[in-house]
Amino acid sequence: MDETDGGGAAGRGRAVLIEDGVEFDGRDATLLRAVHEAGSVAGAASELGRSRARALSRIEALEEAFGTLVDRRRGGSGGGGSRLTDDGRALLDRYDRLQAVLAATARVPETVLAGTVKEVDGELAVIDTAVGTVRGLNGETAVGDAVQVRIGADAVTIYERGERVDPDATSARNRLRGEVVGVDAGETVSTVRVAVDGVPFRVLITAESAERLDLGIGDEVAIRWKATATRVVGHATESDP
Amino acid sequence: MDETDGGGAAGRGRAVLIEDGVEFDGRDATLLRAVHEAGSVAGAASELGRSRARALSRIEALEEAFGTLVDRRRGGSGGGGSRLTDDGRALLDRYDRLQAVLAATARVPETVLAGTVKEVDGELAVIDTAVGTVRGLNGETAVGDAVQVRIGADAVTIYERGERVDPDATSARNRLRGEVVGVDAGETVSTVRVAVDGVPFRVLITAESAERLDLGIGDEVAIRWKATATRVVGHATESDP
DNA sequence: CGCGGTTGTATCTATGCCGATACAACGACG
DNA sequence: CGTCGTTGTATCGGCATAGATACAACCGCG
Repeated sequence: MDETDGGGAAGRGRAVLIEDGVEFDGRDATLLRAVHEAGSVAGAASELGRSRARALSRIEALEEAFGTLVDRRRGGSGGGGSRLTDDGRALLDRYDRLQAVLAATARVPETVLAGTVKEVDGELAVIDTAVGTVRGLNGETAVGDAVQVRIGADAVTIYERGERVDPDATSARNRLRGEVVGVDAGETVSTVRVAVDGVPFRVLITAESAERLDLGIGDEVAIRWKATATRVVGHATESDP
Repeated sequence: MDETDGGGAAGRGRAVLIEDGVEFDGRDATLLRAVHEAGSVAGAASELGRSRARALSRIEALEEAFGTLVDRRRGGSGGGGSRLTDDGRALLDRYDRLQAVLAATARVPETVLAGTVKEVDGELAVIDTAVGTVRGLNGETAVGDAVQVRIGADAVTIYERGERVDPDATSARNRLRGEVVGVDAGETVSTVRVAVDGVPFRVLITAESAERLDLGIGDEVAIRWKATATRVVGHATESDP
């Protein structure tokens, strides 16, 4: 249910912000969040079950690279305390955005095509696959290489045959015709499986699109996706056996 | 040049495959790749400057969770050797795909809107922002929360006013009108900055679309993006100061 | 003026991971 | 039948990180 595809293992993404070689990761994010909630580094450390001295030195190390993140003051009412600076909040917000997007990306089902590079034009590559030639963004592959073409299910649009194509369609898009072989209706999004020459494509559509298209198994449909949402990844095993 | 946006620090994503609590990360991927290239675990370890015994025990630990990954045999011509199994190659391929997609995602410029949650319907949320109400995928936020709305520049489509909208448009899309305030032409993709009520949106378009639209600063355009490509992320600082 | 809880700072210790090393088992090949 | 380079397996030591502890400095407040 929580699985993304037939890959078996669960795939995840972890966000990292890097500045001057210092990495701001999830552990740092929870630390800053705890400081914000507790109002002090000491309180945050004890809340997290971490060493206060370590937490403090970690914050100092981060600040050396990212600038002032925590406004710390000692003495005064309550003995002092610490609050996030505007920069600290901004950094934390940015981390949260990145982490949210990466987590969402890692969850997206994918369809994978095996192919060979036919042509490379800058970042764009043309790949020969079982369903014809497709275009995608290249990643360090050269003409003739055996590659895998990765298409995110959220980038694919499904439409019924005869339907007019949108005006911003460019030659950099991929189009194929196929047959619906499965519909997994969800609350807000549905996963549709479309077979193209026997190759199953996963397509993510919104509930509204699902209602509009009213897809059923056996329906003939066309699918379309942007080349920029297609990644060409070199095969792990190219050379000698 | 390599920067993604005004966030300052470089954002990255690291892929991880998880099974039974065991994490397959980039270090493991390079190990498997080296084993494939060297034809032996010993050769791979020395190539990477890592301990052979550690590499071996790491592979065993991985195999306990992911299944047989490396076909190891001792004795024989050359003293033996190791090769990746089909499962091993498949796992490595999957890791490479995920890493490629996450890296690409982390590079995408973003536009961020501050807003408050107006309505939540399942996974979809309606947010009040400076440019009006927008829809996006919710992530653990509730009505009334102060949130940040994150829109990936690659998900935004730009089109000239009066142009017909595509047929798969649903009410789950967001539309706005604005003015072009900057064009950063690239080789295969260009980054366009569109101001909507003074709020700058970053839009990524292909070179072909750039040519077709022939955008110049001051042009009045409309932008559109799918709600499913919009993430609603809770603000770090909601509660007391 | 002392109290209290926090920030600074230094140091010791535990822990876990990794490299290094050593040695046995293995089996095709000359 | 010995050689050779590999896979198994066990153990030791180093190193980096984090927790634990201790103590000084700070300062609003009662």
